[in-house]
Amino acid sequence: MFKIIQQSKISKARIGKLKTLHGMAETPFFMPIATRGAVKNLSPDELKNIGASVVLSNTFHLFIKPGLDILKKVKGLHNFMGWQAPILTDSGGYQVFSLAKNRKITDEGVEFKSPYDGASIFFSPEVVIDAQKKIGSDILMVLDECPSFIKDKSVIERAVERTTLWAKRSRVYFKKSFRAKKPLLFGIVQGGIFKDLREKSAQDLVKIGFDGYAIGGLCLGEDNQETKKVLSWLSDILPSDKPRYQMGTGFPEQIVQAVKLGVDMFDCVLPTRNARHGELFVFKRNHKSEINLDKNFYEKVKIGNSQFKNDFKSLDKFCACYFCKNFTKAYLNHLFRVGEPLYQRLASLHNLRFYFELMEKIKDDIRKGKV
RNA sequence: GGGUAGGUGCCGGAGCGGUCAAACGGAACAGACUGUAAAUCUGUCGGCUUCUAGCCUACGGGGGUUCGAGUCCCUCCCUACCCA
Repeated sequence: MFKIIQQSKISKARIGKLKTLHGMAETPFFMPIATRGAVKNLSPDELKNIGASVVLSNTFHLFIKPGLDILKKVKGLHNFMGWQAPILTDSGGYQVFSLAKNRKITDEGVEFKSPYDGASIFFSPEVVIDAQKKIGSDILMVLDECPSFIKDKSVIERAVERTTLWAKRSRVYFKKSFRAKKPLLFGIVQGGIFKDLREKSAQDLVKIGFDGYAIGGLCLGEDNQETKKVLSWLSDILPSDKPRYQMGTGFPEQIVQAVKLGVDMFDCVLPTRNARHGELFVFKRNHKSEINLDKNFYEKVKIGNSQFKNDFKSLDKFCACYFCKNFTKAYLNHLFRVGEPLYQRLASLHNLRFYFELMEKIKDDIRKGKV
Protein backbone atom coordinates (compact mmCIF):
# COMPACT_ATOMS: atom_id res chain seq x y z
CA MET A 1 0.00 0.00 0.00
CA PHE A 2 2.84 2.35 0.81
CA LYS A 3 6.32 1.86 -0.53
CA ILE A 4 9.33 4.03 0.09
CA ILE A 5 11.24 4.61 -3.12
CA GLN A 6 13.97 6.79 -1.75
CA GLN A 7 15.08 7.72 1.74
CA SER A 8 17.13 10.88 2.24
CA LYS A 9 20.45 10.41 3.95
CA ILE A 10 20.56 13.88 5.47
CA SER A 11 17.02 14.14 6.81
CA LYS A 12 13.95 12.05 7.44
CA ALA A 13 12.54 13.05 4.08
CA ARG A 14 11.50 10.29 1.72
CA ILE A 15 9.85 9.70 -1.60
CA GLY A 16 7.18 7.05 -1.60
CA LYS A 17 4.33 5.53 -3.49
CA LEU A 18 0.89 5.31 -2.00
CA LYS A 19 -1.45 2.83 -3.63
CA THR A 20 -5.17 3.54 -3.44
CA LEU A 21 -8.33 2.18 -5.05
CA HIS A 22 -8.06 4.97 -7.60
CA GLY A 23 -4.43 4.61 -8.47
CA MET A 24 -1.00 5.44 -7.21
CA ALA A 25 0.14 8.75 -5.78
CA GLU A 26 3.75 9.70 -5.29
CA THR A 27 4.64 11.20 -1.92
CA PRO A 28 5.26 13.76 -0.64
CA PHE A 29 2.15 15.33 -2.13
CA PHE A 30 -0.10 18.26 -1.51
CA MET A 31 -3.88 17.92 -1.72
CA PRO A 32 -6.02 20.82 -2.84
CA ILE A 33 -9.23 21.09 -0.87
CA ALA A 34 -12.61 20.30 -2.38
CA THR A 35 -14.67 20.63 0.78
CA ARG A 36 -18.02 20.39 -0.94
CA GLY A 37 -16.95 18.28 -3.85
CA ALA A 38 -15.20 21.00 -5.81
CA VAL A 39 -11.93 22.84 -5.52
CA LYS A 40 -13.30 26.35 -5.60
CA ASN A 41 -13.15 27.82 -9.10
CA LEU A 42 -11.31 24.94 -10.75
CA SER A 43 -12.39 21.92 -12.75
CA PRO A 44 -10.87 18.45 -12.41
CA ASP A 45 -9.04 18.68 -15.73
CA GLU A 46 -7.47 21.97 -14.70
CA LEU A 47 -6.36 20.39 -11.43
CA LYS A 48 -4.82 17.48 -13.30
CA ASN A 49 -3.06 19.82 -15.68
CA ILE A 50 -1.32 21.77 -12.93
CA GLY A 51 -0.21 18.62 -11.11
CA ALA A 52 -2.83 17.56 -8.59
CA SER A 53 -2.76 13.87 -7.74
CA VAL A 54 -5.05 13.56 -4.72
CA VAL A 55 -7.91 15.78 -3.68
CA LEU A 56 -9.34 16.25 -0.21
CA SER A 57 -13.04 16.49 0.48
CA ASN A 58 -15.09 16.77 3.63
CA THR A 59 -17.46 14.27 5.18
CA PHE A 60 -19.30 16.82 7.31
CA HIS A 61 -20.10 19.15 4.45
CA LEU A 62 -20.99 16.41 1.97
CA PHE A 63 -23.15 14.75 4.60
CA ILE A 64 -25.29 17.88 4.77
CA LYS A 65 -25.22 18.76 1.07
CA PRO A 66 -25.83 17.00 -1.25
CA GLY A 67 -26.40 14.26 1.34
CA LEU A 68 -25.31 10.65 1.32
CA ASP A 69 -28.32 9.34 -0.62
CA ILE A 70 -27.32 11.36 -3.65
CA LEU A 71 -23.72 10.24 -3.41
CA LYS A 72 -24.75 6.63 -3.05
CA LYS A 73 -27.03 6.89 -6.09
CA VAL A 74 -24.19 8.12 -8.30
CA LYS A 75 -21.88 5.48 -6.82
CA GLY A 76 -19.66 7.90 -5.04
CA LEU A 77 -17.99 11.26 -5.15
CA HIS A 78 -15.55 10.32 -7.91
CA ASN A 79 -18.38 9.98 -10.40
CA PHE A 80 -20.28 12.91 -8.98
CA MET A 81 -17.45 15.42 -9.28
CA GLY A 82 -15.71 13.88 -12.24
CA TRP A 83 -12.44 13.13 -10.48
CA GLN A 84 -11.13 9.63 -11.12
CA ALA A 85 -7.92 9.95 -9.09
CA PRO A 86 -7.64 9.38 -5.32
CA ILE A 87 -9.83 11.25 -2.86
CA LEU A 88 -9.11 11.66 0.84
CA THR A 89 -12.00 12.67 3.04
CA ASP A 90 -11.66 14.51 6.30
CA SER A 91 -13.92 13.11 8.96
CA GLY A 92 -15.52 16.22 10.38
CA GLY A 93 -12.93 16.37 13.14
CA TYR A 94 -11.84 19.78 11.96
CA GLN A 95 -15.40 21.02 12.27
CA VAL A 96 -15.17 20.09 15.95
CA PHE A 97 -12.65 22.92 16.05
CA SER A 98 -13.94 25.37 13.45
CA LEU A 99 -17.60 25.11 14.45
CA ALA A 100 -16.85 24.91 18.16
CA LYS A 101 -19.73 27.24 19.05
CA ASN A 102 -22.23 24.95 17.37
CA ARG A 103 -21.47 21.51 18.67
CA LYS A 104 -21.56 19.43 21.81
CA ILE A 105 -19.03 16.68 22.29
CA THR A 106 -19.28 13.56 24.43
CA ASP A 107 -17.56 10.19 24.36
CA GLU A 108 -20.38 8.94 22.16
CA GLY A 109 -19.76 11.48 19.43
CA VAL A 110 -20.40 15.04 18.34
CA GLU A 111 -23.76 16.76 18.13
CA PHE A 112 -23.42 19.47 15.48
CA LYS A 113 -25.82 22.20 14.55
CA SER A 114 -25.92 22.52 10.79
CA PRO A 115 -24.41 25.84 9.69
CA TYR A 116 -27.06 25.97 6.97
CA ASP A 117 -30.30 25.59 8.90
CA GLY A 118 -29.45 24.74 12.49
CA ALA A 119 -30.64 21.13 12.18
CA SER A 120 -28.84 18.85 14.57
CA ILE A 121 -26.46 16.30 13.12
CA PHE A 122 -24.92 13.52 15.14
CA PHE A 123 -21.47 12.25 14.21
CA SER A 124 -20.05 9.14 15.84
CA PRO A 125 -16.95 7.25 14.70
CA GLU A 126 -19.23 4.69 13.06
CA VAL A 127 -21.46 7.24 11.33
CA VAL A 128 -18.37 8.84 9.89
CA ILE A 129 -16.95 5.57 8.52
CA ASP A 130 -20.33 4.78 6.98
CA ALA A 131 -20.53 8.21 5.42
CA GLN A 132 -17.07 7.95 3.91
CA LYS A 133 -17.96 4.54 2.53
CA LYS A 134 -20.96 6.03 0.75
CA ILE A 135 -18.83 8.90 -0.47
CA GLY A 136 -16.48 6.28 -1.88
CA SER A 137 -13.38 7.80 -0.38
CA ASP A 138 -9.97 6.23 -1.03
CA ILE A 139 -8.43 7.44 2.21
CA LEU A 140 -10.76 7.67 5.18
CA MET A 141 -9.98 9.67 8.27
CA VAL A 142 -11.19 8.62 11.69
CA LEU A 143 -13.33 11.02 13.66
CA ASP A 144 -11.11 12.94 16.06
CA GLU A 145 -11.40 15.80 18.48
CA CYS A 146 -9.32 18.67 17.20
CA PRO A 147 -8.92 21.04 20.13
CA SER A 148 -7.72 24.63 20.05
CA PHE A 149 -4.01 24.73 20.89
CA ILE A 150 -4.56 27.40 23.55
CA LYS A 151 -6.58 25.07 25.78
CA ASP A 152 -4.89 23.92 28.94
CA LYS A 153 -3.31 20.53 29.18
CA SER A 154 -6.22 18.76 30.87
CA VAL A 155 -8.50 19.69 27.98
CA ILE A 156 -5.98 18.43 25.44
CA GLU A 157 -5.51 15.28 27.45
CA ARG A 158 -9.22 14.55 27.37
CA ALA A 159 -9.25 15.19 23.62
CA VAL A 160 -6.44 12.67 23.16
CA GLU A 161 -8.27 10.03 25.21
CA ARG A 162 -11.43 10.56 23.24
CA THR A 163 -9.60 10.55 19.93
CA THR A 164 -7.96 7.25 20.83
CA LEU A 165 -11.24 5.75 21.96
CA TRP A 166 -12.85 6.82 18.71
CA ALA A 167 -9.89 5.50 16.73
CA LYS A 168 -10.44 2.06 18.24
CA ARG A 169 -14.12 2.11 17.45
CA SER A 170 -13.38 3.33 13.93
CA ARG A 171 -10.90 0.54 13.35
CA VAL A 172 -13.35 -2.12 14.50
CA TYR A 173 -16.20 -0.72 12.48
CA PHE A 174 -14.02 -0.27 9.41
CA LYS A 175 -13.06 -3.92 9.52
CA LYS A 176 -16.72 -4.92 9.62
CA SER A 177 -17.70 -2.52 6.86
CA PHE A 178 -15.21 -3.42 4.16
CA ARG A 179 -14.26 -6.83 2.82
CA ALA A 180 -12.92 -6.75 -0.71
CA LYS A 181 -11.82 -3.42 -2.24
CA LYS A 182 -10.71 -1.90 0.99
CA PRO A 183 -9.79 1.78 1.05
CA LEU A 184 -7.16 3.13 3.45
CA LEU A 185 -7.95 4.20 6.98
CA PHE A 186 -5.83 6.80 8.78
CA GLY A 187 -5.67 7.48 12.50
CA ILE A 188 -5.09 10.98 13.83
CA VAL A 189 -2.56 11.94 16.48
CA GLN A 190 -3.55 14.73 18.83
CA GLY A 191 -1.91 16.09 21.98
CA GLY A 192 -1.26 19.76 21.34
CA ILE A 193 2.30 20.79 22.05
CA PHE A 194 2.76 18.37 24.95
CA LYS A 195 5.40 15.72 24.47
CA ASP A 196 3.88 13.06 26.73
CA LEU A 197 0.43 13.49 25.21
CA ARG A 198 1.68 13.39 21.63
CA GLU A 199 3.73 10.30 22.36
CA LYS A 200 0.90 8.53 24.13
CA SER A 201 -1.50 9.40 21.36
CA ALA A 202 0.84 8.10 18.67
CA GLN A 203 1.75 4.91 20.55
CA ASP A 204 -1.87 4.03 21.19
CA LEU A 205 -2.78 4.58 17.55
CA VAL A 206 0.13 2.46 16.36
CA LYS A 207 -1.08 -0.33 18.65
CA ILE A 208 -4.51 -0.16 17.04
CA GLY A 209 -2.88 -0.18 13.64
CA PHE A 210 -3.72 2.04 10.69
CA ASP A 211 -2.78 2.31 7.04
CA GLY A 212 -1.38 5.76 7.70
CA TYR A 213 -1.02 8.26 10.50
CA ALA A 214 -2.18 11.83 10.47
CA ILE A 215 -0.91 14.53 12.74
CA GLY A 216 -3.75 16.83 13.68
CA GLY A 217 -4.10 19.97 15.71
CA LEU A 218 -1.00 21.64 14.31
CA CYS A 219 -0.47 25.01 12.64
CA LEU A 220 -3.44 26.47 14.44
CA GLY A 221 -1.57 29.39 15.93
CA GLU A 222 1.25 27.74 17.86
CA ASP A 223 4.84 28.86 17.40
CA ASN A 224 6.59 27.22 14.47
CA GLN A 225 9.31 25.87 16.74
CA GLU A 226 6.62 24.03 18.68
CA THR A 227 5.30 22.50 15.48
CA LYS A 228 8.77 21.33 14.64
CA LYS A 229 9.25 19.75 18.05
CA VAL A 230 5.99 17.83 17.80
CA LEU A 231 6.96 16.48 14.39
CA SER A 232 10.37 15.36 15.57
CA TRP A 233 8.92 13.55 18.61
CA LEU A 234 6.50 11.74 16.36
CA SER A 235 8.97 10.86 13.64
CA ASP A 236 10.51 8.26 15.95
CA ILE A 237 7.23 6.76 17.08
CA LEU A 238 5.14 6.57 13.93
CA PRO A 239 6.14 3.54 11.83
CA SER A 240 8.37 4.72 9.05
CA ASP A 241 6.85 2.29 6.57
CA LYS A 242 3.47 3.99 6.81
CA PRO A 243 2.52 7.33 5.27
CA ARG A 244 2.34 10.35 7.55
CA TYR A 245 -0.01 13.18 6.93
CA GLN A 246 0.23 16.60 8.55
CA MET A 247 -3.31 17.86 8.39
CA GLY A 248 -4.13 21.39 7.33
CA THR A 249 -0.58 22.45 6.64
CA GLY A 250 0.40 24.96 5.60
CA PHE A 251 2.67 27.74 4.46
CA PRO A 252 5.37 26.61 2.02
CA GLU A 253 8.20 26.76 4.56
CA GLN A 254 6.11 24.68 6.99
CA ILE A 255 5.71 22.00 4.35
CA VAL A 256 9.45 21.94 3.64
CA GLN A 257 10.15 21.67 7.36
CA ALA A 258 7.67 18.83 7.75
CA VAL A 259 8.98 16.84 4.80
CA LYS A 260 12.44 16.96 6.35
CA LEU A 261 10.90 15.48 9.48
CA GLY A 262 9.36 12.61 7.57
CA VAL A 263 5.90 13.82 6.63
CA ASP A 264 4.48 12.61 3.32
CA MET A 265 1.11 14.23 2.84
CA PHE A 266 -0.31 17.71 3.15
CA ASP A 267 -3.43 19.72 2.52
CA CYS A 268 -4.33 23.33 3.15
CA VAL A 269 -6.84 25.98 2.17
CA LEU A 270 -4.15 28.64 1.96
CA PRO A 271 -3.38 28.48 -1.76
CA THR A 272 -7.02 28.63 -2.81
CA ARG A 273 -8.44 30.86 -0.10
CA ASN A 274 -5.61 33.34 -0.17
CA ALA A 275 -5.80 33.44 -3.94
CA ARG A 276 -9.43 34.49 -3.68
CA HIS A 277 -8.46 37.09 -1.11
CA GLY A 278 -5.81 38.65 -3.30
CA GLU A 279 -2.62 36.96 -2.12
CA LEU A 280 -0.40 35.09 -4.55
CA PHE A 281 2.61 32.93 -3.77
CA VAL A 282 5.64 33.52 -5.97
CA PHE A 283 9.01 31.82 -5.97
CA LYS A 284 12.19 33.81 -5.71
CA ARG A 285 14.35 32.32 -8.45
CA ASN A 286 17.90 32.92 -9.54
CA HIS A 287 18.74 33.86 -13.14
CA LYS A 288 18.59 30.18 -14.12
CA SER A 289 15.07 29.99 -12.66
CA GLU A 290 16.29 27.82 -9.79
CA ILE A 291 14.74 27.82 -6.34
CA ASN A 292 16.78 27.44 -3.17
CA LEU A 293 14.66 25.91 -0.43
CA ASP A 294 17.24 26.74 2.24
CA LYS A 295 16.62 30.44 1.92
CA ASN A 296 13.53 32.62 1.92
CA PHE A 297 12.41 31.02 -1.25
CA TYR A 298 9.14 32.77 -1.99
CA GLU A 299 7.15 35.92 -1.44
CA LYS A 300 3.50 36.74 -1.00
CA VAL A 301 2.19 39.20 -3.53
CA LYS A 302 -0.94 41.22 -2.77
CA ILE A 303 -2.01 41.47 -6.37
CA GLY A 304 -4.79 43.97 -5.66
CA ASN A 305 -2.36 46.56 -4.28
CA SER A 306 -1.94 49.80 -6.18
CA GLN A 307 1.67 49.05 -7.09
CA PHE A 308 0.47 46.48 -9.64
CA LYS A 309 -1.93 48.77 -11.47
CA ASN A 310 0.69 49.57 -14.05
CA ASP A 311 2.79 46.43 -13.84
CA PHE A 312 2.59 44.85 -17.26
CA LYS A 313 5.01 42.05 -16.55
CA SER A 314 4.27 38.40 -15.89
CA LEU A 315 3.92 37.46 -12.23
CA ASP A 316 6.52 34.73 -12.71
CA LYS A 317 7.74 34.04 -16.22
CA PHE A 318 9.04 30.64 -15.19
CA CYS A 319 5.75 29.50 -13.70
CA ALA A 320 3.92 27.00 -15.89
CA CYS A 321 0.43 28.15 -14.98
CA TYR A 322 -2.01 29.50 -17.55
CA PHE A 323 -2.13 32.89 -15.88
CA CYS A 324 1.61 33.46 -15.70
CA LYS A 325 2.11 32.34 -19.28
CA ASN A 326 -0.59 34.53 -20.77
CA PHE A 327 -1.40 37.55 -18.63
CA THR A 328 0.13 40.51 -16.80
CA LYS A 329 -0.02 41.51 -13.16
CA ALA A 330 -1.86 44.67 -14.18
CA TYR A 331 -4.63 42.61 -15.73
CA LEU A 332 -5.09 40.45 -12.65
CA ASN A 333 -4.98 43.58 -10.49
CA HIS A 334 -7.82 44.95 -12.59
CA LEU A 335 -9.87 41.74 -12.46
CA PHE A 336 -9.46 41.66 -8.68
CA ARG A 337 -10.52 45.26 -8.24
CA VAL A 338 -13.65 44.97 -10.33
CA GLY A 339 -14.57 41.59 -8.89
CA GLU A 340 -14.57 39.63 -12.12
CA PRO A 341 -15.03 35.89 -11.47
CA LEU A 342 -12.13 35.14 -13.81
CA TYR A 343 -9.86 36.67 -11.19
CA GLN A 344 -10.51 33.84 -8.78
CA ARG A 345 -9.90 31.20 -11.37
CA LEU A 346 -6.59 32.59 -12.54
CA ALA A 347 -5.38 33.30 -9.00
CA SER A 348 -6.38 29.86 -7.70
CA LEU A 349 -4.77 28.19 -10.68
CA HIS A 350 -1.53 30.04 -10.02
CA ASN A 351 -1.36 29.43 -6.29
CA LEU A 352 -2.06 25.74 -6.64
CA ARG A 353 0.48 25.45 -9.41
CA PHE A 354 2.93 27.12 -6.99
CA TYR A 355 2.20 24.45 -4.38
CA PHE A 356 2.60 21.62 -6.87
CA GLU A 357 5.83 23.08 -8.18
CA LEU A 358 6.98 23.32 -4.57
CA MET A 359 6.30 19.61 -4.08
CA GLU A 360 8.10 18.77 -7.31
CA LYS A 361 11.05 20.86 -6.20
CA ILE A 362 11.16 19.13 -2.81
CA LYS A 363 11.13 15.70 -4.43
CA ASP A 364 13.80 16.81 -6.84
CA ASP A 365 15.96 17.95 -3.94
CA ILE A 366 15.42 14.65 -2.13
CA ARG A 367 16.52 12.78 -5.25
CA LYS A 368 19.61 14.95 -5.52
CA GLY A 369 20.42 14.46 -1.86
CA LYS A 370 19.91 18.13 -1.05
CA VAL A 371 17.02 17.62 1.38
C1' G B 1 -41.16 84.75 -15.74
C1' G B 2 -43.91 81.69 -11.60
C1' G B 3 -43.78 77.36 -8.36
C1' U B 4 -41.65 73.16 -5.76
C1' A B 5 -37.56 70.24 -4.01
C1' G B 6 -32.51 70.50 -3.31
C1' G B 7 -27.03 71.99 -2.89
C1' U B 8 -22.88 68.01 3.09
C1' G B 9 -16.12 65.04 2.84
C1' C B 10 -13.45 61.19 -3.61
C1' C B 11 -18.86 59.43 -4.79
C1' G B 12 -23.82 58.29 -2.79
C1' G B 13 -26.25 59.79 1.51
C1' A B 14 -27.76 60.85 7.11
C1' G B 15 -27.95 65.19 9.97
C1' C B 16 -33.03 69.63 11.62
C1' G B 17 -29.06 74.86 17.56
C1' G B 18 -24.19 72.48 21.44
C1' U B 19 -21.98 65.61 22.73
C1' C B 20 -19.97 67.06 14.39
C1' A B 21 -14.11 66.46 11.13
C1' A B 22 -19.93 64.99 10.52
C1' A B 23 -23.86 58.31 11.03
C1' C B 24 -24.21 54.58 7.12
C1' G B 25 -22.80 52.64 2.13
C1' G B 26 -19.33 52.58 -1.84
C1' A B 27 -14.53 53.79 -3.66
C1' A B 28 -9.48 54.25 -2.16
C1' C B 29 -5.17 52.56 1.01
C1' A B 30 -3.20 48.63 3.88
C1' G B 31 -3.51 44.00 6.74
C1' A B 32 -5.28 38.94 8.18
C1' C B 33 -6.45 34.03 6.59
C1' U B 34 -3.30 26.96 7.97
C1' G B 35 -7.82 18.98 8.05
C1' U B 36 -12.80 26.04 4.08
C1' A B 37 -20.09 28.29 7.02
C1' A B 38 -14.76 32.70 4.07
C1' A B 39 -15.35 36.26 -3.72
C1' U B 40 -14.65 36.67 3.87
C1' C B 41 -12.94 39.52 7.94
C1' U B 42 -10.06 43.77 10.24
C1' G B 43 -7.89 48.64 10.33
C1' U B 44 -7.17 53.60 8.04
C1' C B 45 -9.72 57.02 5.23
C1' G B 46 -9.83 66.60 5.46
C1' G B 47 -4.77 68.77 6.64
C1' C B 48 -0.78 69.55 10.07
C1' U B 49 1.81 68.61 14.67
C1' U B 50 5.18 67.24 20.14
C1' C B 51 -0.44 61.92 17.10
C1' U B 52 -4.60 57.29 23.41
C1' A B 53 -3.70 64.56 22.63
C1' G B 54 -3.70 69.48 20.24
C1' C B 55 -4.23 73.04 16.30
C1' C B 56 -6.10 74.59 11.51
C1' U B 57 -9.53 74.30 7.36
C1' A B 58 -14.47 72.48 6.22
C1' C B 59 -21.16 71.13 5.14
C1' G B 60 -22.74 76.19 -2.55
C1' G B 61 -21.02 82.11 -1.96
C1' G B 62 -21.77 86.44 1.11
C1' G B 63 -24.09 88.65 5.33
C1' G B 64 -26.84 88.17 9.95
C1' U B 65 -29.21 86.07 14.76
C1' U B 66 -26.94 83.39 19.00
C1' C B 67 -22.53 82.34 24.43
C1' G B 68 -22.57 78.60 20.34
C1' A B 69 -24.74 77.44 13.32
C1' G B 70 -23.99 71.93 8.67
C1' U B 71 -28.49 72.90 11.43
C1' C B 72 -32.31 79.47 12.25
C1' C B 73 -32.94 84.34 9.14
C1' C B 74 -31.69 87.49 4.68
C1' U B 75 -29.50 87.60 0.01
C1' C B 76 -26.97 85.85 -4.24
C1' C B 77 -25.40 81.66 -7.29
C1' C B 78 -26.31 76.75 -9.05
C1' U B 79 -29.22 71.95 -10.01
C1' A B 80 -33.75 69.02 -10.89
C1' C B 81 -38.83 68.78 -11.87
C1' C B 82 -43.63 71.23 -12.82
C1' C B 83 -46.56 75.51 -14.79
C1' A B 84 -46.45 79.70 -18.37
